[in-house]
Amino acid sequence: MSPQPPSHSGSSAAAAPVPAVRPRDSAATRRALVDAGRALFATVGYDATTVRAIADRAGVNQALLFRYFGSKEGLFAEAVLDKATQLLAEVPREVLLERTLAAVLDDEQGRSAETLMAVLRAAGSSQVADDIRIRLCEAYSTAFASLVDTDDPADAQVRADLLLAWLLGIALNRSVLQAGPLPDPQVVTGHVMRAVATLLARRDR
Amino acid sequence: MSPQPPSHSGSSAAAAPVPAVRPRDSAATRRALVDAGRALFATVGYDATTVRAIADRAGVNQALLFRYFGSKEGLFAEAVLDKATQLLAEVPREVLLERTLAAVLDDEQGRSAETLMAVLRAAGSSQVADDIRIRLCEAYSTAFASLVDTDDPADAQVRADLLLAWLLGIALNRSVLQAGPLPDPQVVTGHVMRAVATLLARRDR
DNA sequence: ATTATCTATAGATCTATAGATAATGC
DNA sequence: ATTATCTATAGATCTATAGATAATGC
Repeated sequence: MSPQPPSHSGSSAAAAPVPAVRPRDSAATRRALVDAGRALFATVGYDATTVRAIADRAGVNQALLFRYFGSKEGLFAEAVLDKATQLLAEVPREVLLERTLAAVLDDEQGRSAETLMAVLRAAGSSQVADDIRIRLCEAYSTAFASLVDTDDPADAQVRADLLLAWLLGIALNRSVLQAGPLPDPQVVTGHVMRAVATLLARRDR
Repeated sequence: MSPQPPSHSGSSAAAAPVPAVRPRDSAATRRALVDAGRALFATVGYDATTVRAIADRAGVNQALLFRYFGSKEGLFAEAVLDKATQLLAEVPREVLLERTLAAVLDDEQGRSAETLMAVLRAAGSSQVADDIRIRLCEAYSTAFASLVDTDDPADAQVRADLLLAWLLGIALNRSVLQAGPLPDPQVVTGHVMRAVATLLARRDR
């Protein structure tokens, strides 16, 4: 929560409510950088996120980012690579839509969909991010395609892409626009699920 | 590119194939900068678009951008301000959805939805862009809200925002992702219109 | 002795400006 | 004389690196 700027370090037994001296811990430093990076990439975008801002937010020296991740792109990849496909891997297809929607809507300050936003907002700014985004979208799209009630695989893909586009649009609208009070997630979910049922349903000919 | 009137200067035209002695024309220069800027803002985003890239694409000197628009933000505003609300002002509400969707889908290389993309992709990078985006989204959302069949204005707003989010998601998916062959616009339009009918329809209770 | 962390800075941008140059209008 | 255009560069970034410093483990 509150990183400690290493000011005057006197004797070891300083009576501070929070640890005054951060112990040397490369694993914790890596985690702090990854978490700070993901949050910033999601909220302000890849380009606008500076390595110095990431380090400041993580409460560590800026040079450590390069020591542990080699580059800004390297940190980005580590920050999103596993998390991005996590929901997809954990959740059965039947509930993937609800769960993804919940992640997008229910977040406190967008924490749940942070990784998704980070990936989306880095589009075109980083080759690594583009690769990740393409793979992620394809995986989601394929999963959604299996939910479409049609005999035409190409048509299933088109509709699945439209569903994915909707989720992305909702996520972007929430995290970037953020105008006015947020509507009730249950109401939103109800509307989306109802319309999506139509989108995925078998077409009468 | 603009056609070249043979202005035929008396300078020693030894062997240059296309010296292209552009006549002095501040209006044309402004237009070229605005068009080049809009295209780049839309395709690579606000941050990644450098003023030098804009000037190069416009075929003019980089200093002229600042002479005519004061700053990168100034050029951005001029490039999108009028165009952004154009469709909204010209088209009656009943066909706004179809027309916007057509603009997003039918574009050759995304020309029609270029302004929209430029505005969206500058989110968070420029205060001017943020203001424009918020106003534009509100205007669209209000227009769509009038299409919702409900007695609850708040509910109409929620559904209209969802519709707008969908359009934004589709536009982003097309312009940024651009993976694989593009599906038939008519098929896409059919699916979207069908699902949107459900989204906007009166709910049975 | 190892290695996590910090200092200082190189090198490459990018936006913006000042002032020179040259083509137009009068 | 006016002004469109160009040259050159200031000033402020930003990513990344080299090497110093200091806390750990043996």
